[in-house]
Amino acid sequence: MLTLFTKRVLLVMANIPEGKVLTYGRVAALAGKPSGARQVSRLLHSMSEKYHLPWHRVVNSHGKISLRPSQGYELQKALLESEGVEFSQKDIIDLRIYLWTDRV
DNA sequence: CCACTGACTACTT
DNA sequence: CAAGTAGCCAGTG
Repeated sequence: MLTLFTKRVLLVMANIPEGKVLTYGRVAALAGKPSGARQVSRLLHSMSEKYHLPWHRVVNSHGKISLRPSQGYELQKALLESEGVEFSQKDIIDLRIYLWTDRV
């Protein structure tokens, strides 16, 4: 039984354009729950595989990948770089450039 | 229904 | 800037 919030998260996820990223909090906000960041991460865990979502386009509020090395970190970074997202020396994404603002 | 987990975030030390 | 803490709430058993 999925909640409306969950369904909206799936919608938002599916609409992130290539080369752009969203923070967990931003996804949650767009889905209707500004404080639902943790739920987004929880959802990605259980839904990303079953709904083949572009989970790699979601990073934390600091513009960094939240996964730990050998837990998907390298994979996510590789996927983002292949879409044109650049990482700083400290593996930080410049959200001023790559954060998706939902505006076209 | 209760307890626990979690890829978060903002705030405080 | 790093580490700790409280609030957050859906999914799972």
